[in-house]
Amino acid sequence: MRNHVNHYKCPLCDMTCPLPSSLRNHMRFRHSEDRPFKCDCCDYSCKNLIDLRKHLDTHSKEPAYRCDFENCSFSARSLCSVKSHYRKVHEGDSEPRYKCHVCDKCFTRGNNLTVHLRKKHQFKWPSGHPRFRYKEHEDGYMRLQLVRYESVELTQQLLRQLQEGSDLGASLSESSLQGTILETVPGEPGPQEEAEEEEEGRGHEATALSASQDTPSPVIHVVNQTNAQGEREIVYYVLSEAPGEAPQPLSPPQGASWKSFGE
DNA sequence: CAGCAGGGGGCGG
DNA sequence: CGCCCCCTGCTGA
Repeated sequence: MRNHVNHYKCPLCDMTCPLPSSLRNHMRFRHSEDRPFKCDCCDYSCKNLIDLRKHLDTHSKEPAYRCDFENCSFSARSLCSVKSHYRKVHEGDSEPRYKCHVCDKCFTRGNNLTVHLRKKHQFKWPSGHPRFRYKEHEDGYMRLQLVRYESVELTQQLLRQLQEGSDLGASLSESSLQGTILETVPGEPGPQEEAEEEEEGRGHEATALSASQDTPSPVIHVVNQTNAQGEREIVYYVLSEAPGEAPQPLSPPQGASWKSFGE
């Protein structure tokens, strides 16, 4: 289990990725409105051929995918329906595996856990990341992947370059794009425990979780705060070490190099 | 209302 | 391709 280091950062959002090609992909999908692939049967359009094919399947009367388990006649119009059928019916895989890391409640599907995290625990998406990611832990449960992100200086530098160049490609030189993305927090809680009851009205409380063993480790702060409406709100802050700069222990200059999850 | 699941779309890897 | 999003309908408390 080691940290990923994503060297390429999108100048328009907080996304980072390991390869220039993935960055190009990201730019096309996330920051372009072009939808060159159009459906003949309806006004659907999308950004790549795979998605168009997937969509076309939904127009077909006959289910295009069938379960290949012996004597099983299940079929569906989408591959993922068949796969989930297979897992559930033929592999007896129906125990809820998505576990809330805050209250230990379990869910059968990631998106239902997502709803839970947002409604019950006021989680928010980080900018540039349209969804939560879940990561399988050693106990077999999927939990929210706690991550992220870049230093603010880096983002500002990139935006400057963008203004000057206005040529995206040119500003994406490797040396100018250095970011770190964290993987999950170590010292992961065991199966039970860690549900440490937090009280209402606790103002600010920061729990520092250092990140990894063998790499210079950024620090994640989990802040449980109360917002303007008096609701509790959980925000993750990450201090990432800028290249060449010694990783700092817990005290950000003045919040300058901190990035938050909210929007 | 909460929880769950089917279906279909978005997009990172 | 696989994971996760949203929308939606069903079910049971």
